[in-house]
Amino acid sequence: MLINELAKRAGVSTHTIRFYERYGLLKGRRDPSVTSNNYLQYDEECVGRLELILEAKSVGFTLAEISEIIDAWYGDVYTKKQKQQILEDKLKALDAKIKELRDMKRQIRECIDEL
Amino acid sequence: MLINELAKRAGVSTHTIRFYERYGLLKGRRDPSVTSNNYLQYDEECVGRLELILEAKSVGFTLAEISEIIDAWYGDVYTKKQKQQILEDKLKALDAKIKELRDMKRQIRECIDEL
DNA sequence: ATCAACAGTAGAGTATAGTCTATGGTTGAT
DNA sequence: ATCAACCATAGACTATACTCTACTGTTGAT
Repeated sequence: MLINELAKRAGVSTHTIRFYERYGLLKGRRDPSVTSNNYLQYDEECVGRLELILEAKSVGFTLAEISEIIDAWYGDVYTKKQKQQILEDKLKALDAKIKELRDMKRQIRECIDEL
Repeated sequence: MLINELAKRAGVSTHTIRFYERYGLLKGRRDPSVTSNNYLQYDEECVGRLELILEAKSVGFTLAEISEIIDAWYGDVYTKKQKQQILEDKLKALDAKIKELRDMKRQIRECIDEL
């Protein structure tokens, strides 16, 4: 699929996709059989990646962190053990965030009770 | 206390405190009996506010949202009912965030299992 | 053939949340 | 008296994550 379709499927702008591509989070590839243009093609893996990026962003990971997660998941620069380690670390980070959220909830609930 | 002490107690820089002050999240006041300088004084409520700001920030609220929370909690522009509503809304937002975090955890756990 | 709608690159602009620098006045210990 | 350590304001600078603009080329329907 082309960038417009990917954008629609993920619910982001083509600008954002190009930004992520420049950042290295996403990679379309050209069809060598097509010579009349230089349009980039995106497959289902790209949709998955993009969804992962958006979900990770929404829980507070930065693009730099997401880049790590993606390398761990899709890349081949890390060994299986390293990949596992990176993902375990992110799980820990998520648990810490959940704890903070709960603390915040407790604090706000106290505020409400005091009103 | 003066800005330096507040900064140390909250673990942020004086720059940050001044930034929050300009933003309207925090407010020191001058002691009218002191005329030789224009140093701002901060009390325990400021410490509490600052801690609330940092906690809210860490769970992903923007300064604009935190501003709302603070107005609801410390301010007098809202009625009790409005204050409660604002805080209830923030609770809902927190629940939504927690849900997203759990989804993300599940996704990462799946990645680990597949490795 | 033409024209809207799409594709590409490059680079400028924006919002958020700080962070730092310049400049100058104040305080307190020696 | 002096000097480091503090205080103030104003404004410039930075990082992150987009978002938009300018410009150009391609596609596909009429």
